[in-house]
Amino acid sequence: MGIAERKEREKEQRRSMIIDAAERVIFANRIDTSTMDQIADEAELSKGTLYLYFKSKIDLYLAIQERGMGILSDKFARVISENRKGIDLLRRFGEVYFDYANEYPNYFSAEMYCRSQEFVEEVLKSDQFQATREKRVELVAYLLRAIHIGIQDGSIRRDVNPAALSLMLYASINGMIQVYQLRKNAGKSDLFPEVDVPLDHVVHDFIRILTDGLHPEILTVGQSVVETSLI
Amino acid sequence: MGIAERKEREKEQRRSMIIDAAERVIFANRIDTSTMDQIADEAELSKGTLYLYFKSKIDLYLAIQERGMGILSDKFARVISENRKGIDLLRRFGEVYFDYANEYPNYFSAEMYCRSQEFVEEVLKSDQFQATREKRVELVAYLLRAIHIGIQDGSIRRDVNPAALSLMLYASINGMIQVYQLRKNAGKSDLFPEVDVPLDHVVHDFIRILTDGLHPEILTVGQSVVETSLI
Amino acid sequence: MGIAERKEREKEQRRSMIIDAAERVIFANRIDTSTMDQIADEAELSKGTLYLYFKSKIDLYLAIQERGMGILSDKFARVISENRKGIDLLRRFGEVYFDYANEYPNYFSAEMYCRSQEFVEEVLKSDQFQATREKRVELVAYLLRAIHIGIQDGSIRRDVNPAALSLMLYASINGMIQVYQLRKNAGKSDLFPEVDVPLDHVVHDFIRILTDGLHPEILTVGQSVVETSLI
Amino acid sequence: MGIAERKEREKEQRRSMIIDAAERVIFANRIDTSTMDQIADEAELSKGTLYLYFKSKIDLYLAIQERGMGILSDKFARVISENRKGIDLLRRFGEVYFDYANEYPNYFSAEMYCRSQEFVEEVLKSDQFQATREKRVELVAYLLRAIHIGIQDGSIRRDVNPAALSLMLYASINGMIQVYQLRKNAGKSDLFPEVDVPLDHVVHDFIRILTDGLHPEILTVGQSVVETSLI
DNA sequence: TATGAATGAGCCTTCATTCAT
DNA sequence: TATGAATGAAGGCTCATTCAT
Repeated sequence: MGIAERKEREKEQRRSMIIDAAERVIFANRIDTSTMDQIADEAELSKGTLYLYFKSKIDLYLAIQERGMGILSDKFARVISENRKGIDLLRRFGEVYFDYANEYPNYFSAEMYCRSQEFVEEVLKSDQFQATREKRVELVAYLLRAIHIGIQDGSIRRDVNPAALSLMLYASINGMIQVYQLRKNAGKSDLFPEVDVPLDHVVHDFIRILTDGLHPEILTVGQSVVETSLI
Repeated sequence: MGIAERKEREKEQRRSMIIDAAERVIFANRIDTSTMDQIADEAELSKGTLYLYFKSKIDLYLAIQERGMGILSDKFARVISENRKGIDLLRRFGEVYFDYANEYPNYFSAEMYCRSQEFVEEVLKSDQFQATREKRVELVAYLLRAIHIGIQDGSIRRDVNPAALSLMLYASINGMIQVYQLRKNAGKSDLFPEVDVPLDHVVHDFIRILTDGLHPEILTVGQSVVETSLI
Repeated sequence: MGIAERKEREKEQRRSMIIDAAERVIFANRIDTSTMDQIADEAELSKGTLYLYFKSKIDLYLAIQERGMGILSDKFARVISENRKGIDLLRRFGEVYFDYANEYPNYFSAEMYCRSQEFVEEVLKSDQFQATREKRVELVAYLLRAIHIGIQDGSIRRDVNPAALSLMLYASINGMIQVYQLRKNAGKSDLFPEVDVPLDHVVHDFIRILTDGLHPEILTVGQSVVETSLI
Repeated sequence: MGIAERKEREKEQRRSMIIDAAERVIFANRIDTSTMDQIADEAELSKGTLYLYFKSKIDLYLAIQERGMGILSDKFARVISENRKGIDLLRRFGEVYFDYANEYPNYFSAEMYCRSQEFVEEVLKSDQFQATREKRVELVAYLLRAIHIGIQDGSIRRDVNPAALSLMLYASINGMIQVYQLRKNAGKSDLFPEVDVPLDHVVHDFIRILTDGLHPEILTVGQSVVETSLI
């Protein structure tokens, strides 16, 4: 049994080394132009061996993405332990997510890449993807926890559906980051060429405004708020 | 002279027919799996002819995307003429954008596709893209106009940078729509499996919350708002 | 008839303009990458019109080549009138040919291009090529004349076949020029990297050595010459 | 260890088989009309496999050309061992080169093809080309050796730059062979229709005359030789 | 477990030439 | 005479995946 364990451990190490190599390749180039050949070279393994550890290229990419999620998860864990008001936790999550995308743009890109039309179907079928369900749930759980805290401490409107709200935060900031990265890579020649404010300020302000919209008092202040359909 | 005009018209029609064919192919399959061969077949033209009207595949895709932008632009034009408060105009823009993505998911996808890492570089160099700059500016102009109206009629905080705000609206709703479409195509098996509320409600609520955050009174109500760095 | 003449003249002019345009295109780029589209654009004519004046692309190229031959022919005419010994005339022809290739590398290239395996078959069938037979004969005639002069004035061995000798001169110097141009374009990284002498010196020396070999006295000087099989 | 060697050997064999197939295709048709598809078919391999052994079409062609150079090199080696005077060695090299072009016209054509404007740039960048640098140097070395021998044994003028002379021999005979092959393929309809002497005689005579021009005594015999600028 | 040779379907683009108007 | 839209065949190259060893 000691042998089996050692083998298992070794296998895990080898797997990890492959992911290391894949990251080096992908981060040095671009995810969509990286090939299994390059990765095999970098890992100093044969291409066939890669397929012993990963069923497909997308599986390998998902493993990379998983690492990213792990990093993000750690950051979130630190936030939740900060003992703040719910609304402030949410803000922190937003900012931390943005920081993460800044610090590890390649992990973020990998995430987006796996979610593109081209791959999403295959991704959903992938074992690797199913295996990380737990990690994804964990990330959302942090958000949900903050929302519940906020509702209880009175810093967040009571009329929001927590699950829906967590999705909003994630999806909208995701959208912001995408534009942010597009800009960083492609210059401001794209949309909104008039925006001269540094984009990171804009992202922070966005988070601010969005969370401002979650203020409980807002209900009585703005008339237009009344129709809110959140359940 | 009549001849030149007729020729011009015919050329435009042929161009349009090619885009029609391309749309049929792309919308029936998926944009990333469609080939110039398929489009040529569908258009009942030779592949060479396609290149007579479009310099490259990406140029043809951009022409499709341009159509989408035209549709969206018309929708925006109708909104701006609705004579409402600025904040309500913004809401309407958000909702109309979402409706558009719902009604024409393929146009929305085309937009996203052209903006993916894979193509963005080529896109930016494309003549076709440069030619639509005006249309893109026009779309943003609608948003800016609404924001200015809102600032003047007191329905929107004075401390926002209009350009930055227009970007926020666009980018964040874009993010929402992406998740929305991902869900629609791929089931809820992805992120946020706990969200049971229909996603279109969530999008509407998101727009509501975000615009709530733009309320002028929010400044005096929520203490946490004070630090806002918007200029 | 005046009308017919004018028309004929105009047609010739238009033809000439097309060749002008083709030269501008070819000389600005490279002959093998130039297209009929580019030439039509440059000529401000439609592609179809090009085919009214030239049966094929290769015909157009042959017309360019013909111009080159005309220039060379003029240079040769000037040489033959110089009233020198036959051997010196031959030297001059060699040098003048080299000068020509230097002054008009593009004409030289056009000549080589038309003679490449790819086109030679088509070229031989071409009317245009047949039409220039006279010009080619004329060029050779200059060489032949110089050889005859040389044989008569005693500056050239009697045992040479004049036609064969003219071919030798042409072909061998051609070979020299090709290497010369290859070097000029591609650097000395190719063959003979050790040759540090400027290549134009080498060409001149080659001409010198070759013509030295035509000296009549050589027969008596070098024993090894005896076996010469020239008739 | 034995395994690695066997693998290596097998790989080399497979590579060789591909070159064989490429030769069959190219020699049966024409180098410029042959395609990778045809070669793959002939080799009974997939096109992808071809690219496993050759990075590009031009690389494959260069491998063919290398074979030709190998054959020529062997011929040259035999010549240099013949123990003759330097001048006679040079003659033999010229004749042997011509024989080679006659025996293996396709190798000669391949050489010319790779040196055409179209490809020369790509060729120079090619690894395959760099790899054969040694072989090319070797060929030239034979010529240089003969020249040095000739200078020492007094059969060749002392005033020649050996490197320059080797280039002359190569380039000029090359030019002769080109015309020779053009004639053989395309009939005498081209240049010099008056030359009735068999062209192979002409080539031999050319070699004779050229080498006669290298005779040491020529300096004192012909006055016109004095100005020679060879260093 | 590890190899790496082989696959093969796929894809965009070019361009000389034709022909109806 | 002039146009220019349409053709269509051709061609080099990529790369994730498989499988015999």
